[in-house]
Order: sequence, then C-alpha cells, then structure tokens
Amino acid sequence: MPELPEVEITRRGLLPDLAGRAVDAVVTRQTALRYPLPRALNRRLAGQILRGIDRRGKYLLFRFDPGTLILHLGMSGSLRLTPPGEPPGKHDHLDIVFGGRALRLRDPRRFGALLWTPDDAAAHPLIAPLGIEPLSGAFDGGWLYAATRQRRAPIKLCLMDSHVIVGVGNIYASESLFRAGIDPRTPAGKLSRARCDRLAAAVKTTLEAALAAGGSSLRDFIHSDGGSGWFQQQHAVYGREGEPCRACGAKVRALRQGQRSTFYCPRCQR
DNA sequence: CTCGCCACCTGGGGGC
DNA sequence: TGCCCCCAGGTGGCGA
Repeated sequence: MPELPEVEITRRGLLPDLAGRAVDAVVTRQTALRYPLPRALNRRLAGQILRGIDRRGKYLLFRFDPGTLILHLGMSGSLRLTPPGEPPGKHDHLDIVFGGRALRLRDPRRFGALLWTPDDAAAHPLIAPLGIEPLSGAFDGGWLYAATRQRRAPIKLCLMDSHVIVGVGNIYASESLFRAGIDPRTPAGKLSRARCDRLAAAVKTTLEAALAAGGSSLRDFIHSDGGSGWFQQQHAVYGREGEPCRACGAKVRALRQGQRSTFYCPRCQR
C-alpha cells in the first residue's frame, strides 16, 4: 500500500501527538511479520519517551533513548491512533500504548517489518544500503544520469529499486514516467541527460502532489477508524488500462515488468 | 556489480 | 454457493 508520500503523511500525523510522550506498554498479538517481532518490546520501551519519528525511504524510525524502532509498512500496513479501550481487529498485530491511546499497527498481509536496534539506525543493515531520497536537493537530473549509466534494466525497474532511489513504488513509478513522457521499457542507461532532468523533476512533482493530497486529509487519516484506507488520488495512467489517456486520448496500455503491472500511454511516452 | 526471479502472507474479485 | 485462479501499492535474498 504505502509509498513514500503515505509513509511521510503517517509520520507527520503521528509526530505532534506522540513526540515527547512516554510509552505505557507494548502489546504484541502476532509476532510473525516479515521478520519475527523483536523480543521483550514491552520491557525495552515501557517508561521510555518517544524522542522523535524520522523517515528513511519507506522506513519509519521511532527514536527512544535506548535505541530505535525501525518500521516498514510493507504492502498492506497502516498505523493509526486509537481511542482508549477500542478492541483490536483481526490484523491489528501490535499496540504501543501512550496515555491510554494505542499506536496500532495493522497489516493484513504481514509483509511489514518491525526491528529494534540499540545502535545508530542509519548503520542498520536494512537502512545503510538505501539509495537517494527523491525529495532531497541532491536528487536531480545530473544525479540520475550518473546513477543510470551502467544500467541496462528498464527505467521503471530502476526507479523502483530502493538501493538506487527510495520511496518510488509501483504507482508513482508509472505516474512519474507518464509525466516525463518516457517509455517505461527504455533501458535506464540509454536515457539522455535532458530526459534524466525531466524524469527527476517528474518524480519530485508526482510525490509532492501525492503529499499535498494526503496532507489535506491527514488528521482524518491518522485518527479514522481505519476503514477509509489511504487517500484517493487521480492517477494519470495507473490502473487505467484501456481507458483514454487524459492528455491525448489514446488507450492506456498495461504490461508486466519484474512481475509488477506497468501502465503507460503509448502515444505520450516514447 | 547488475540482473531476473522467488519468497513471504492474506483477502478480494471474476469466471465457471 | 463454492471453488479456483489471479491480482494486489514491497523488498530482501538467491543464483547466474
């Protein structure tokens, strides 16, 4: 489910409610996520103050004095704050209780991950190899051009490789390539410098538009009953196979790349 | 190093 | 109704 904008919206929504607050208890119901849940979370965190929530790629980093809780929402994970006493649902695997309210992790597919590190989270084996942040100033056409020279893989797969660029998932990869007018099958190393400029700008614009859309419904999202899911967005090509391109009217096409669906406009994207 | 493929898991929808 | 197959917004780990 979540790509970078959804993860960032979650972070921003939780931060003002939770930063500086002490954990009352941690309640674990299902320990089999992508990795087994860390042991003794309640003993480790009870009484500890949440110092801050950072994000690296799609990982959320919950900072405590003794260490950092590293959370990835996988494909179906979500976090929200529940009112006191609300009973957990079937896929609510973990609660971190702050003053009666629970920060509740729901993840039906259990592709999510929760890890604990007493050390610098940036040095953790899952965090250290991550690629560039697409919304950072360092990410631009020049960077993208240099990073793709040796790559023959299709540009769409390259965009989704978290060891190259973080946070761009299946939806926003298709959307960004549409915005840049680039065929998703183009070998990454064949992109000209000018096209890299356009693509880097398109990635930023696409993610920022999603952030803005989510930001407007942020409070509802974090405090909702969870049934409303992620904010909706008007996609240009994603999920629109056979429908007319919003720009030129040609039929949007779908194909498979790396066992994932790609959507593109055959006329606008060359 | 780069690549292509598999794995993990549950649920929903369509076709028969 | 039921069953079976396919699909789903991620990514680590494997072998080539």
